[in-house]
Amino acid sequence: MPKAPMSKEEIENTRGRILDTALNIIIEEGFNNLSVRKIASRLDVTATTIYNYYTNKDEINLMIRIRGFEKLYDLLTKHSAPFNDIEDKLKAMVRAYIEFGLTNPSYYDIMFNLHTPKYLDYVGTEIEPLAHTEKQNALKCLSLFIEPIGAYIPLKGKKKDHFVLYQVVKFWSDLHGIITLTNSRLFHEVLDDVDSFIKERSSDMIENIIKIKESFDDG
Amino acid sequence: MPKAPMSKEEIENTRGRILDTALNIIIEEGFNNLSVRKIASRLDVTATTIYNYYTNKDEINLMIRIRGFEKLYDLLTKHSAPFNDIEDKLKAMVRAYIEFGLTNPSYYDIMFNLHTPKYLDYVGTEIEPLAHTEKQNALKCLSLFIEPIGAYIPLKGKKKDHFVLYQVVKFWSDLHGIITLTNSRLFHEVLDDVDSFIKERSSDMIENIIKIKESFDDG
DNA sequence: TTTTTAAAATAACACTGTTATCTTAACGAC
DNA sequence: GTCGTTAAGATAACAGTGTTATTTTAAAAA
Repeated sequence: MPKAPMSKEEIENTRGRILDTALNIIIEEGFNNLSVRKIASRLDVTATTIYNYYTNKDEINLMIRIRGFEKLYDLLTKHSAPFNDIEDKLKAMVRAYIEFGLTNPSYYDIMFNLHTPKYLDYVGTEIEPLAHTEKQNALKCLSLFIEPIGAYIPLKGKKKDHFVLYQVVKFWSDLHGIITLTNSRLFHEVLDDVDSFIKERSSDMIENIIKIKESFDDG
Repeated sequence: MPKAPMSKEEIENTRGRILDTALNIIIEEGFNNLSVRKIASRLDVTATTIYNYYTNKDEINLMIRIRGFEKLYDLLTKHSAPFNDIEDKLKAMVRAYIEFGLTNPSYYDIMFNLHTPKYLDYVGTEIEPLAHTEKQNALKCLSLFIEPIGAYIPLKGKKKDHFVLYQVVKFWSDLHGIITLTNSRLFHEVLDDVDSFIKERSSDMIENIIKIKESFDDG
């Protein structure tokens, strides 16, 4: 009789260890220095063994992105949960998003910045389902912004949907600009005090949406 | 007597042809598919020949960035020059910056988005002078925004300098967010009409600074 | 011990940037 | 025409990359 195959648990364990190792390499040496052989070497196996657990490097990248969005989701909810006031909630989420981007630059890059394939690029491939999961996780994070802003803005119907989406994407875009220019250290080539700028800019963002809400209240 | 060396003109010619080829490859196949061997192959020489004209691939990347900043500078000045009104000038520059980022995604990436080495990383190396040139070209583009905004905001002294720099970096950061999320196609995963969003967001940016100016005028 | 088979390893392919070494070719002097 | 000199380019190699076809290893039961 043949050798018994690994249990699903054991396989998941090994897959997890591969992912952890990949993440450590990315954090220690940067995304550009991640290689399949390096992962394998740290686990004391050969590179080909990795391919028994992941179909290719893209799948590893996708898994890292999925983890990243889970991490971001948790951070956003944890930071905003203690507050009831919508303005406080939004402030907390802005802080949380920036904190995530600045303290996890490797995650942020692979999630939002690197020109990795997008969901549509995986349609019809072996890892399309995984790419779908990743996109859903990303959209869950976006919906965390849509909800409070939707409750905040006193509009109704189609006009409201458009307006809320616009405000959410604006938030996202502004935060993205801040994070990527900080992480790329381009801000540091121009600003003496990057931290102060980020604080000032975040306050501005909140003030801005408060003013918009007030203008609606006034009519 | 030895063979006569190439004239400076001939060398510059070859360097130029190498750079053009590199750019064509980047535009046709993306930055990730640029390789020294590919440049050489298109020029019907071997890869080592390239190293007679550039010390390494980093130097080629730096040259591309320098060209990119020249291109951006020209575009910004050309678009804003026809206008005398500062608000019109700013509008034109915002449009020009976005146009540059969206129609030259390869340039934009290598200038602002990829984690390529920065000036400080080249200090003490063979190509430090080139890196210095690149930084100067970049700062020239920034100063194109500082000038009109400085003339626009009725403040004086240190307070003014800080305020103007803040507004300029805010403009840059906001535009950067828009461009990178468009080029990475992440906007397309969330928005039905990306173009409309960009138009709406750019108008917002201009309206915002107009309001700020008005609040200064009112006192 | 033999058979079956899952898991891992070997060897290879086609790439990458880069360097030490070698060849080619142009030139003026003899 | 041959010589040394030297610049430009080519060859071959090194260490690295993702990936795959093939082979080995090892476990488990008959």
